[in-house]
Amino acid sequence: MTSAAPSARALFDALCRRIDAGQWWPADTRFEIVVGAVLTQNVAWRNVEYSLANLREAGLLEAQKLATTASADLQRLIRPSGFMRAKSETLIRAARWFLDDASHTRLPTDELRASLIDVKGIGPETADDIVLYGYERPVFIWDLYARRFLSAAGWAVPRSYEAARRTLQPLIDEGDFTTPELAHFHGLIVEAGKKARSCGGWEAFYPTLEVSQRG
DNA sequence: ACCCAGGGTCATA
DNA sequence: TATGACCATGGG
Repeated sequence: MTSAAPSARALFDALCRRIDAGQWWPADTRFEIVVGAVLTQNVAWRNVEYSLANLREAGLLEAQKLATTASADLQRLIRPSGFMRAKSETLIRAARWFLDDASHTRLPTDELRASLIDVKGIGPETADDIVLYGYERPVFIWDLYARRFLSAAGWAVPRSYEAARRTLQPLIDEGDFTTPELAHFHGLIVEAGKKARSCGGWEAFYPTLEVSQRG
């Protein structure tokens, strides 16, 4: 990126002033965050709410129950959030993974992340969502919204999730963000992205953030 | 009708 | 390592 590009901290401060993220990842339990993270893959959160309501009504927002549920039954309940054949299998595998929750809690963050990515159907972004919101570890979510936002801010951002993470993680680390800040950061970025879309794109919306240089 | 959404897998080069 | 096809549903 150019030397004039704003720091992560300056971007965070600007978003805090301009955006209201509300309560970003609403969930009653850690397992509900795991389920929501899988269901929301490439799907609007509204669709996920329908599926979560179905699962809650069926008493399946519990790892022990979900782990032994037939895939066909699951598919019927999660149909509103799409990709039901793949996601039903992923949910069952994720529930089995979750049964070992006590030992996962003791893992260092990078090993927790790797353990999640080992579950088929859970990739880097879903893993980071779970690590951040479920296990409250300090990680930045390098999703498409973040990559678009940082590009608009003048950062040179690689295309893929993992390439962006590899290359730009040091710039986030410099900001010395706490876990609650990183959780808020992600929500702010996504809400800002939605706003930017309805305002005709980042080119129009970014300048209204009035990001301070060097701050 | 078209495009997108709080991605991941698999095949291919 | 990195790109592209494919997956499924609901809303604007």
